[in-house]
Formats: sequence, structure tokens, C-alpha cells
Amino acid sequence: MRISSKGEYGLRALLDLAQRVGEGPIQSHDIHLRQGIDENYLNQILILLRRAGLIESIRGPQGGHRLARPPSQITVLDALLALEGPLLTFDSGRDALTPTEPMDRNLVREVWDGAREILERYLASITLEDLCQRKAQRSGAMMYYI
Amino acid sequence: MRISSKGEYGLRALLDLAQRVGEGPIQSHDIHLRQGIDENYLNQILILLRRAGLIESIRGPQGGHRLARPPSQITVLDALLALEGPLLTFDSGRDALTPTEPMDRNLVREVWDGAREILERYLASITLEDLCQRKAQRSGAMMYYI
DNA sequence: CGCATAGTCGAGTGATCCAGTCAAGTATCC
DNA sequence: GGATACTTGACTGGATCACTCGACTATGCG
Repeated sequence: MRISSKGEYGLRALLDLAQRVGEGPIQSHDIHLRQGIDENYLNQILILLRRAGLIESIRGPQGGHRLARPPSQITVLDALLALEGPLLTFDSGRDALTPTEPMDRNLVREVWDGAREILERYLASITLEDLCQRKAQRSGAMMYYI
Repeated sequence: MRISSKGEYGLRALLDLAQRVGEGPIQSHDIHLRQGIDENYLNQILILLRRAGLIESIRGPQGGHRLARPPSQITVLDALLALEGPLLTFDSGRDALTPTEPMDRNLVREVWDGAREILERYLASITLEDLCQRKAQRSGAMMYYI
């Protein structure tokens, strides 16, 4: 069970935008240069984020992308749902129709459901703002205060 | 991000064994009949469980499988690790070597690590015994007490 | 208006993984 | 020794991943 690189790349792209709120639209090329994410692949990911309403894209020269909401109102869960679809799904193979022992199957499902709920609660508790603060705090030793 | 059917089937097989502790070895064919899991596929899954030390297999006629430990000492996490390998891994695509912005990557990783820890703690808190009890309780209305 | 810039979209690809199938092998008990 | 039962490995079609590529479209500037 793994988190795809789409999830990592997408979240990093959002973090990149969150750290530059107010600087006007950020071009995907710049994100590519800073984050080292393949540019074409990044573009696909940005489309997913736009369709989910997390970012806005401005076309044409001097265009780019920016967060659709302030960083405090975008959670990691928002990003992962947009990029990877629902968490912890169980397609349960081809025998999904056999009616044998539905009891045991339901038990297993309840465990999965509980796991998903716990995971979603955790991911929904982390916003882009939190992550930016965490980053700023970590390089705090090098920061200058006025 | 999904849990494969291997995880569901394997856990159901373990539950099947847990409900028949003390009845001697249970044959994979019987599990197949009760749970409706493809017999050949089930055999592969049982091998995984045996290699992980969760069950023991007895060969020959009247052979079969049984739990290697009491149901109270086998957790859902044990089963999932045996069947699906480590939870919530992030292989992060082919660019894993580019040294750009390791900070953001680490931030994302920490979120993932936190998620995994939370998930593992939850799954490790549920034993086969818990699930059997839950099942017995649910059909409690139909039970006879001596 | 025309052109370069920049973002959008969809098709395609090799690699890997799933879920299952199949065939052959091996151990055990009667 | 033979039937039973579990083991093992190879294989397959389909799906998904992580891109790659090429064409399309919208925008702003001269």
C-alpha cells in the first residue's frame, strides 16, 4: 500500500505556491526548476489541482498558478483526495458478488473504514499554513528579525 | 491509494481460522468454501501468512492450517504487513536523486510518516480475538447460554 | 493582426503490480 | 504405494504508474 508520487509532487507544488502567496501567478516552469519535478508531469498534476478547485490558473504570458484559497484553508487531505482519489479503498477482487460469509467481510470492512476515518482526520488537521510555519521555524536560526 | 484484495482475503482467512481454534488443522479447501475465495489464490495467501509466522501448515491428508499464536496475539497490523508489505510507502518517482528543495520533500515525508504511525497504531490495537468477539456479540441475540 | 509565450489536453509507452490460473512437484497418512 | 493435501513457480490479461510527446488553445505585446 503506497502513496503515489503524484501525491508527493502535488503537495510539494502546493507548498511551493503557499510560500509565494501574494507574489502574483507562479509559472509551472518555476515550480519545476525549484522542485525538480518533471515539467510535463507537473502540468498534469496542476490540472488535477485546478479541477479540484485548490488552485487557479492564469493563461498567457506572465500567467501562472496561485492558490484559490489562503494556505490556512487548504489541508493535506484536500490535496490527497484531489490527486489520488479516495483513501484506503478496497475493491475486493472479482468475487465481490459471491454471497458467502458476508459477516466476515463486513468485519474486515469496518476495520478498513475505521482506519480511513482516523487517517482522514489526521490529514485534515494539517494545513499548508502549518507546513510553511514548520519550515520557517526550522530555518529560524538563520532568520533575521527587524 | 487502496488496500488490495490480498489484504482482505488474508484477514478473512485468519478470522476463519481464529473462529475454529482447537478444532485441529483447517484445510484451505474449507476456507475456500466458507469464504468464497478462489482456492488457488487463497493458497498463495496462506503461504504468505505462513512465511510471516502467523499460521502453521500441516501437510498430508487431514492436514491443514492453524494459527501459530492465540488470536489475542495476532493483530490486523501483523496480517497487513505480511500480506501487503509496509504501509503507506512513498517511492517518489524517478527523480528521487535530484537534490532540489530537499526541505519541502522532507516536510511531505514527515506528514506521511505521521500518517503511517497513526495508522499502524490503530491497526495494531485490533486483534483477531477482538474481531471474533465483535462477531459473536453481533449474533448474540441468537445465542444460547447454558 | 500576427506571433511568441504559456497553459491545456489527450494519446501513447514501458515498467510494474494485481488477481487469478495452471501445471507440476512434494510431503504425509493409511 | 496411492490418494490426499499442501507447495511452488511460471504465466497471463488487465490495470495502474510515471512519465513522454505532440498538438491545441488562449493571451498579451508590438
